[in-house]
Amino acid sequence: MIERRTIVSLIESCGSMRQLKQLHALAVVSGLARDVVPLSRLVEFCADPARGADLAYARALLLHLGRAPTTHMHNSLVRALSLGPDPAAALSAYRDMLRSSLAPDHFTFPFALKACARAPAPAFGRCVHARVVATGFGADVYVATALVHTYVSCGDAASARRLFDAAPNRNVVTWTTMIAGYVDNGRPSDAVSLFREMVEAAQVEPNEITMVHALAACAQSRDLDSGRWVHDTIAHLEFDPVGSNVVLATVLLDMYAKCGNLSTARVLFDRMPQRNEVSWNALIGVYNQHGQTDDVLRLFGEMRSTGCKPDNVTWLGVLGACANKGLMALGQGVHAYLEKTNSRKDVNVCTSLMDMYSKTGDACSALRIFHTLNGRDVLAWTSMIIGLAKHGHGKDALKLFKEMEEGGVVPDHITFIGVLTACSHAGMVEEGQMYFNSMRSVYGIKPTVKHYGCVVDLLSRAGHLAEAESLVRAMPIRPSIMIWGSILTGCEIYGEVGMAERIGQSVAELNPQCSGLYVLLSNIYAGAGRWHGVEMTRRLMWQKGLKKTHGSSSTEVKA
DNA sequence: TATTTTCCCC
Repeated sequence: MIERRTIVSLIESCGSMRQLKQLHALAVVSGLARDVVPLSRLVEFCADPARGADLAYARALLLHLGRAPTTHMHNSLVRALSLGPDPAAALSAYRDMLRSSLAPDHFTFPFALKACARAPAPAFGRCVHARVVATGFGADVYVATALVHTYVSCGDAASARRLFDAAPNRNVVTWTTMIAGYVDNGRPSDAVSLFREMVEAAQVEPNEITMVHALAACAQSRDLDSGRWVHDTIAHLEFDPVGSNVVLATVLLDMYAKCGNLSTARVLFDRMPQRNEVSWNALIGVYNQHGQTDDVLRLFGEMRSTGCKPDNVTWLGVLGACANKGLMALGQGVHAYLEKTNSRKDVNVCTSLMDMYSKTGDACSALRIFHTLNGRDVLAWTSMIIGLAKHGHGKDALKLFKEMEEGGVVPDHITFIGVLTACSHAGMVEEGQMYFNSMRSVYGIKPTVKHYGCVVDLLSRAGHLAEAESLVRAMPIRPSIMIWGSILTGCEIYGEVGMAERIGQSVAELNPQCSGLYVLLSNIYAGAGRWHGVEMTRRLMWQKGLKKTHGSSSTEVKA
């Protein structure tokens, strides 16, 4: 006969369903088949996809026990399913449990709520919530925390906060969950306030995970003052954030970098006793955002020489640098390397490759990758739409946009930049205006100054200059200098010197240091043979000490 | 209960 403790540990270290069935048989002959603990372990194993899940077997175990299944066993099933690839299955197991008139306990609810959080369906969350209220388990700190987590996962930070405030018992995890919830829902200043309250008023000591989220909040809101304060607070807890915890050090350096303090970020990075690929990626991302491509590539080289293996995010950074600096040869090299090593194609990496090819002038290669891509997301479609639009294939870009919609992928505000650019480059005025209007009416996307810029560009290129001007005057956002530039360029093309003069002068008054404006005006005068105007503009520039800025291009040319 | 992440008018 075998002991209960032995069979439990055998099940826990079991490697396959086949072995598990043997262990089940062993449990039966040992008279342990009705024992709650080994049975729960059996159920957990069957429901765990990482170990070759067999849910049918798990359910069969519960049905044919020869004894009534206990709450504990059902909990095991709910928990295992809540962690698997189909969390919704945990909810049906939870419902089975209620139907079999077993009483849920303080373990059941956190498992069921975990499933609700992973498969965000507010209706399910509210159902479980109602049952928690009815059974009085809301006083349990694990249940209360799981409820908060469920609501933030469903995007309802306000309800989460009400539950948080009403919870009779809160621990550091409850606080952390609420703080992280604010960050995930794009409310970083609420996250920082709550962290402040936690430290100053509630005097609950934050742990390392709380600190990570508090710093992430400061990074998200680019709030350096709060970031320094959080850093200070951490330091006062007799704790070395840089030396002892890679994750915390990484998010700390990322916070400084995102808040514009690149040098502190670098110092922290250099002081880290160990770094993982995420730390390298964070710094690479920072240099990319600052356009410091050389540093990106140097860092990438250092990363490899220290033996840290690049992951997909690393490749996004390197390819982004190639795209922005026109480094096609390097980009191709990365592509060749990825073809050899990364057999499974990551949609993000492919999008980055497409973008690199588009920006270095090879639209064909971009298209080739796009066509072989499975599971295209909005970024992949958008990247290709913009790529085509910029290469003068406006009609194809719009065709792609329609295809994307038919495929059920929802466009975002950047997709519309591509769509409007396509219309602009193809001279499709009416379509462009139609798409612009549909942004708000159909998709609920508020146009930004960039979208207005596209439409003004579209109207100006097509010679609808008066319409372009009235659109700019009616804009709810302050027009950028670039927008006026579009109109002036239109004036240049269509010889509207009078209009250019009127607009140019009023814009120059507001932006006296913008040299491009004077150059544009001077060109317009020259085009119309108004040499006096040219002379006047040049003199004006000279008086203001402005220099013509020279254009630069950074596309690599094959030797 | 944890960190990085690609699409943006010229």
